[in-house]
Amino acid sequence: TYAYNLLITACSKNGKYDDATLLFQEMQEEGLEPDRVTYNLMLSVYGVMGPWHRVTGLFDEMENRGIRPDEYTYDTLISACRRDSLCGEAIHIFNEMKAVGCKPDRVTDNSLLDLYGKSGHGDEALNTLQEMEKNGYLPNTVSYNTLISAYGRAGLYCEAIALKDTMLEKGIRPDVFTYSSLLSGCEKAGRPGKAMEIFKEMKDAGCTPNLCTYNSLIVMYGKKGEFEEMMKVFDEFRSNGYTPDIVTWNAMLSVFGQNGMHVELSQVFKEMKAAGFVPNRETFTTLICAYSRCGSVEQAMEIYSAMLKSGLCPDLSTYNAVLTALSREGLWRQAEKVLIEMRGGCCKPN
RNA sequence: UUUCCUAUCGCUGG
Repeated sequence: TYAYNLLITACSKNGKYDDATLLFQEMQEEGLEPDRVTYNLMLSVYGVMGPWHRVTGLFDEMENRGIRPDEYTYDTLISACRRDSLCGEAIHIFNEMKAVGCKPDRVTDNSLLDLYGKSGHGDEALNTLQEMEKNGYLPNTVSYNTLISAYGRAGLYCEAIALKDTMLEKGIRPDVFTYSSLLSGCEKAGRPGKAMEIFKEMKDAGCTPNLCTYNSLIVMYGKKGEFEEMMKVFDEFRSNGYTPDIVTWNAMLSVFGQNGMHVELSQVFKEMKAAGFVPNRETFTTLICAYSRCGSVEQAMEIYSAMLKSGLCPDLSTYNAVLTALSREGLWRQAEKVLIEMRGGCCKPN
């Protein structure tokens, strides 16, 4: 069991969730009993894979086997609520946690903080922060970064920067998460100049940029239409020993789509595949939208077919991208068919 | 420290 737990941990850390699930089955076929750690691991895996009922199903199974949940279990469950913004569920779990004698700690609070931030409940997030201070759990780097991310998402980049300054005042060192989050926040708010200031501050503070940081910069330059600068970033991080990841590729596809650069778009997609990357759901959605913006519904729909053939399930964004692509060309009848398809699937049109 | 929390990519208007 210990060995399997190690293997499942490795798969989970590398995003190989299907492999983790297979290992979980395999160990039981071999007659090994999953323990609390195994269940905690798998709850986390199901949490990112969804759907939610799979998570609760596993939790029930765990209790039926007489394995008592611990703090890790509850923290994992609360964290899993983020996927579908299940704030009510999270509160419920939080209460159960206390009722069975597990003590919520700073990780629990940070998980709640993130859930509220990501689901647009800024007021609740601030309440949680105050609760933390009242309960003697001082906010740490993760707490601040979580809030900075929430502000950035809400377009409140000034507040985000102010919070970073608060960190400095309190002697909490901003890290690469802090700066990357701020970069993206400024970019989303349409303040690339501010973003560059942050990037400079980051380097002056001796904080080393990583792939996430570079990906943010690529998006920023791409949206500004500064492709030479964008490619410079691309080359720079490669020479620093980083390899583009799927986010980098998706970002470049998105940028060329937004600028209607059909040739470059196809070229980058080719390079991405040549580099051995398998398109994920976001890649497909990006491509559908990108080809449509380049004026090629045909290619957009080919991509959609390829996605279905690959076994990936379209989500709301995918369907909306397809609907947009068809509508741009006035293909109403096809669009209506997709809308029906959507209702038949797991997606409610918004 | 075999398990929990934070950053980077996708859909809509003009």
